[in-house]
Amino acid sequence: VKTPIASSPESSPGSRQIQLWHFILELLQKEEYQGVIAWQGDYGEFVIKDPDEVARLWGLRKCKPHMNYDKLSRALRYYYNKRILHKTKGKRFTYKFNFSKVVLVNYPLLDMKFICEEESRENVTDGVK
DNA sequence: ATCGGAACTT
DNA sequence: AAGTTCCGAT
Repeated sequence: VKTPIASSPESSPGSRQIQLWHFILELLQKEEYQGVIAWQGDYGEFVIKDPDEVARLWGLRKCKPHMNYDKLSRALRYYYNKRILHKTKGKRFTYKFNFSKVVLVNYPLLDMKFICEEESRENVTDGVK
């Protein structure tokens, strides 16, 4: 029996493309970026101190050289309905993670990693099986 | 600055 | 599905 462990880089369900909120948490986790983005205020709340730089770094990661905060923030806004993030109104460049919807798990690469709870709105017709 | 529709990409 | 690009409205 063949064990399909070997090659599963970007296409397999387990290891897909980097999500923006993963990337945000990645920066948040590193102290060297505290001048750029950092936790601030309530639990799960963070402020983007240098929007242009965060956008530049995100663009680097996704190979999107024309990335800017206008576009990045649009992506963040899509998280509102997904209940991953929401805006802290009144506070400039400040957002807050919805940890009610975001589950904490251990992860080998990071101290902590957050995975999104499966929405499971998917119709499991299972044409494959 | 922030929001969200719309068309488009992967 | 998860953004990216563009943009008019607030």
